[in-house]
Amino acid sequence: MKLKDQNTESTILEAARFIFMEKGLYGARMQDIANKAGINKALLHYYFRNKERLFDEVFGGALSRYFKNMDIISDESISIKERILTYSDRFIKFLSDYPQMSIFLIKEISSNEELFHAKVKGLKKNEKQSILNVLIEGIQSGEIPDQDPVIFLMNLQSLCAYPFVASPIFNAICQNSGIQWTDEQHAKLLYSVHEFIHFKLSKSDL
Amino acid sequence: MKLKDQNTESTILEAARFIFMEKGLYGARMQDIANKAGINKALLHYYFRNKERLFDEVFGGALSRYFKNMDIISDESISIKERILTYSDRFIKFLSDYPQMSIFLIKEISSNEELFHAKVKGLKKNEKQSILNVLIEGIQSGEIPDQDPVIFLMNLQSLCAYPFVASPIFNAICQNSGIQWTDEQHAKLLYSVHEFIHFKLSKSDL
DNA sequence: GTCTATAGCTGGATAGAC
DNA sequence: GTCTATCCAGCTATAGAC
Repeated sequence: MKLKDQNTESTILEAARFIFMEKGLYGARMQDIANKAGINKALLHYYFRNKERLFDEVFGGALSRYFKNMDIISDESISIKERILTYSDRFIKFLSDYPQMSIFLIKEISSNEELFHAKVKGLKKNEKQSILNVLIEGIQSGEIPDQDPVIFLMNLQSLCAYPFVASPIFNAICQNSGIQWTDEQHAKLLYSVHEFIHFKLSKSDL
Repeated sequence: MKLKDQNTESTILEAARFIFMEKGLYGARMQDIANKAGINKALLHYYFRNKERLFDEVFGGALSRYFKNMDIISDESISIKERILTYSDRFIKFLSDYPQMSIFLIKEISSNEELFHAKVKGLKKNEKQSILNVLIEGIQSGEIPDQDPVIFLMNLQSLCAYPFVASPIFNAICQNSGIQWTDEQHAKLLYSVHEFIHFKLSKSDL
């Protein structure tokens, strides 16, 4: 069986990723994707039978990138606090590379929860990859202070992801107050997340 | 000039709010809204010339509710820390009443930034209503500790809003780990936000 | 593999009866 | 004010030439 042209296929995928990220499944037009890829609509259907399948490729790719960031969590040779610090770095790095990813995932997850659950099941290698389980163990063993692990995880992900999700809002706020959003601010965001982790995970308050 | 039937109009608006919140401007179908309202499509066009106008009514209403929460910020008889605490309470209360609002606003803002800027300009009464300006003044006067006000505001809004925005993700996480999301958890979220405010706005660390 | 042309459907909008 | 019927644009998807 002859392989389909790898280059056209990946060009389409890249274009689709761009358009789907921007407009979501329903907002995106096959014509937009074809234009972006520099081909015609018919070819899209040749490579990916229909819009939904093309979307699934993009969505699956996004999810698997998302979960690759969690590897560090299961590395038991490192302290839990260090693992969480590294995770937050990677998470923010990931989001600054793909700033639309978070909002894209949320949009699509909420419009099709079953699909999401199925995909996640397939991508997670084991229970060790769950931050929540690591936190629970850490609290039980006394490595980190006693607290509600769900709330901590929620707070942590909020601090990392929301600035990207809500960037239009923050841009508006900054603009309104004549403040520029720079790379320096970005570094400060990272710093504030670390500060929070130290605040919540250190045994002796500093 | 005879008034249009108030009841049908508000029924439509309520249905439209529900559907638009769930699916956004492009995802929503006029047929869905008509069904939800228990009338037919033609009536939608009778009351609100077209889809865009109907959407604008809903969107404007959402924004004005959002900004009503900010009144407290300009009340100079209360300490800044108290104002921020109250603001976060109201913000979370607002979001638990309208859990879709935040994601709805973000979606629509990012798909039409100009419209958003125009609307905000109209709703904000004065510069005093800007949290950012209050923070800046507080830092200058020494009432709150020296820090980057934009980062603080971003952190604060992240902690409050992201749990609602990303509720599908958190539901999935909890489900995966066999944890139930209850009202008790909800109260804990509020507590963790207060803890953060105390951590960042108290002069003497406690 | 890639293209043009077009079939077929969906959904917003309108005409016109009541 | 409210309805049914219908028009028409825009979009996905496919047929078929090259």
